[in-house]
Amino acid sequence: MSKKLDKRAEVIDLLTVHFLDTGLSDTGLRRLAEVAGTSDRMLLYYFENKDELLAAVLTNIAGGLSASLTQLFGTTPLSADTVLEKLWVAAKSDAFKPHLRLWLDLAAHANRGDPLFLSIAQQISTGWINWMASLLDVPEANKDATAALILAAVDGQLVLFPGEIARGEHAILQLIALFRGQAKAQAQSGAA
Amino acid sequence: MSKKLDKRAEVIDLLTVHFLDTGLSDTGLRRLAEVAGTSDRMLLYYFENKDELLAAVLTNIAGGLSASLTQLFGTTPLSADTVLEKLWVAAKSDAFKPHLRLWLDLAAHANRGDPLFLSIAQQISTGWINWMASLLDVPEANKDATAALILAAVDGQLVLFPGEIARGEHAILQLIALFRGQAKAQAQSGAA
DNA sequence: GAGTATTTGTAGCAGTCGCTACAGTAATAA
DNA sequence: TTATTACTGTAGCGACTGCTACAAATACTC
Repeated sequence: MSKKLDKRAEVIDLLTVHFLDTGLSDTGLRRLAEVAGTSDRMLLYYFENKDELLAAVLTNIAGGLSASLTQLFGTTPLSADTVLEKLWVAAKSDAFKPHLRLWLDLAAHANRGDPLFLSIAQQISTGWINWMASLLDVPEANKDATAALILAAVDGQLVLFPGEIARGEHAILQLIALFRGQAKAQAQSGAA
Repeated sequence: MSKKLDKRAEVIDLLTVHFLDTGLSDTGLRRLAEVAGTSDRMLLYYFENKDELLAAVLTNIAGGLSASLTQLFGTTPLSADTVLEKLWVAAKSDAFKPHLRLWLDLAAHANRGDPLFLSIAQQISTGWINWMASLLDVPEANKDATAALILAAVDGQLVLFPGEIARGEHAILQLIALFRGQAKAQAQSGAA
């Protein structure tokens, strides 16, 4: 029984890489088997069916995400404009682009009504939002909204400028400026 | 020859509705034929191949979009916060949700590298941005960036909250507040 | 009405899909 | 050693994919 589970875990890891590389297309069992160095027959031995396989791999990705985010951003609270600035740099990097692309893929499938992808997409979304909300140095009442705004602004660039997210630079800079303007105004009113 | 073209146009219209309803899944030729009240054989008579069919329908959707947008928003310039407010109401409405969903579908396919969807997605994106930029009552230098920010914020909610875009309300309200704060600050500095 | 061009149905190809029946080998327990 | 269990290869099913060969029907021109 243990060899089965070991192999299963190994397959999940191999496919995690593959999914981040290629998204949710290219998910035929025979192709996945090739990537994982096994046969379609064996994939269906390790997993109940294809849905369970997808769920396992995507959940693994979702789980690994917060770790790498925390590593990148640390845990000290940051202002909204700083968080957005750092996130934008990350979004443009080769390391994080795959995650964003996959998230977009998931969201598209979820919006289409697929229940499997819907629950996983929601899980990943709340993961991002909670992580960012906890990182933000803004009033408690605004944390979730600010986190959602920042994340939406960044993903939105991926939707607006497919394949060339960097073209969203102007829009992001504008939002950063808006955050700074707000912070300044609040500092003044606080001083008054 | 004319009957062929007439039928072709009719098919495009029927499939336009279908694509807005169901997105880019459910695009098998036999299924599309059923929806269009014909046969797969005939679809490939009206169109060169499936790609040309998809391109024709999606282009038709892209073309119809600006018309309905102009109808909804008029042509008098509006402030950024007003545009966002109106767009958000529209985004939550049943009439526009299909367009957003389809756009998300397209963007996901485009980000995956599919050249057909990439060019169409870019066409639709620039359509949205240009239309909104021309509508915005903001300094020329900021128009595109503001338009992209507004659009990204709205689509982003679709990505963040699949199937329940309304949950992005807080984030949108926050951005509206940021726009208003900026306008106020500029009015003050202008008066000084 | 003959002859040509346009339009349409039938049938099927070669490929993919998720999945399974069956048989065989390898490891483990008695 | 025997019996049970875990593992894995082969082969294929039935349903689907985009697409096409072929032939028949229909419409149009002369």
